[in-house]
Amino acid sequence: MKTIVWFRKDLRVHDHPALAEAAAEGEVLPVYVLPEKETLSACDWWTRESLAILMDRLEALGSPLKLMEGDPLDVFVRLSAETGAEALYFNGQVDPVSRSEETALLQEGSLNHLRIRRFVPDMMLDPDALLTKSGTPFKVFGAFWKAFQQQTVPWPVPVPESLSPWPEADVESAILKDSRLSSESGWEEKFLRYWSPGENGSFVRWEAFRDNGIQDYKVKRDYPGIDGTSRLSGFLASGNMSIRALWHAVRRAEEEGDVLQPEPFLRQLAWREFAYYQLYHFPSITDESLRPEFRKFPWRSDADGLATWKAGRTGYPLVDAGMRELWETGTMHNRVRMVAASFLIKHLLIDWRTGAEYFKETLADYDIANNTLGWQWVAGSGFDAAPYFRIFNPITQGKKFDAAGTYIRRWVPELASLPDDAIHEPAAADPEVLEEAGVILGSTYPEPIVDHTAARKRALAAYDSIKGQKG
DNA sequence: TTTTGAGTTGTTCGA
DNA sequence: GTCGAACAACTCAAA
Repeated sequence: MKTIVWFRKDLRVHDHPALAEAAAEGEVLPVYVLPEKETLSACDWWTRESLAILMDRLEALGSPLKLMEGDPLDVFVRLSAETGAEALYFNGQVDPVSRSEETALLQEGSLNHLRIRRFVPDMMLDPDALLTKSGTPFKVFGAFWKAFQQQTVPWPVPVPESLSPWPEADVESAILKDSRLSSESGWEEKFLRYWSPGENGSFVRWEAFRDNGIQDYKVKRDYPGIDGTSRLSGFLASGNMSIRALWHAVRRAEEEGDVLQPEPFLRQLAWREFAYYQLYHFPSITDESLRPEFRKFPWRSDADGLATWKAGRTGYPLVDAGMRELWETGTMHNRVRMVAASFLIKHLLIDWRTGAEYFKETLADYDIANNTLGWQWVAGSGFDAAPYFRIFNPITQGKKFDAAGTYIRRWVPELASLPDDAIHEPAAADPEVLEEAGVILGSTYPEPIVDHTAARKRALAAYDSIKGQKG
């Protein structure tokens, strides 16, 4: 069998069901289809770095990756005719756009000569097999997690020992130059300092976390000034690492006695699974609030407020630190993501979709399922959401989770000289303290763009206004 | 059908 | 400074 293997958000060779099956059956032509777009988002940078590495890996295994550009359907119609391919294999994706691409491929008449197979997506369990006793999808995490734990996560499939191409597959006209990858997106200069994308980089990062971090994960993950998270999100989002492989790696480390407390981390992996599961069963969640009453929510339009939030100049140090970390590194610590998102939604009353859209462009670890669930959770518009009256106080959150101001000093250097007890609320600091630290409010660092207490009251009133409504 | 228990990550206020 | 209650009901899922 001569099989085209279509790579998407599964940029690896380990635990790649489509690749493993194609390799077992015969010759393989690995293909990646770049979309035609002018502006590259932060996660496009990660994708392109990963592709360069995947190319080397596939070449070493025997069949180099072909880079194509355009609409996948057109590409495969042309490519299969030129190369005489007999099959097209790929791992399924759960996001709605990718699923409609898959459906179009499966239905396209001119591809009828191809044997097209969709393999399992990057999930731990089959979302159709994990349902309530009445056969409906779980809507809340607690029940989902309970049912999840009764199941067994499948073992990863092995890396093919070698791949063989077929001669006609080497169609020069269909191949873009490798140089197409050397992106000048503007992101690389910053991001290369923080990340080593690619399959191998994911293993290196996992081992570091396993040996130093996962043990204290439960507590340390909440403190943005500490390196206490896995920092695996980008690798999982791009598919550099398989979620099933990671799950079993944690289990193996546990069995070998290297990890005594794996549950808190495994539970977070289950949250990722739950986000994919919800997106699979409720594809409209990327665009619509799940709770109908939110369609009447009195969102404000506030271009200045939005721009200030994006720029990290809200006058709330923890929020500003988070937004600047995002711009600089393409990620944001989870706790700070919640506070920054909450600030946009509740303090500024800006629609959660506006925030989600900005994260889509700027997150190197952008994952549509996780991002959607996170924003809906903070907004309170999801099935399993934060109560409306839970409005983060960015000052209190700073004092609680960044007491020594480590994180704020790193990302908001103009406040670095302030003492710990002033750094979370410069606007309330003694003028002498400010002067000594070289801080001039409204000049070197902004005054708060909204008053917390007033904004809190306004948010509670807005939420009160949709209570009990049906949408 | 009805009942029951539970629900990722908080804040504020008053004793 | 510490601690418990109030904040609000509603939905989900299983018994």
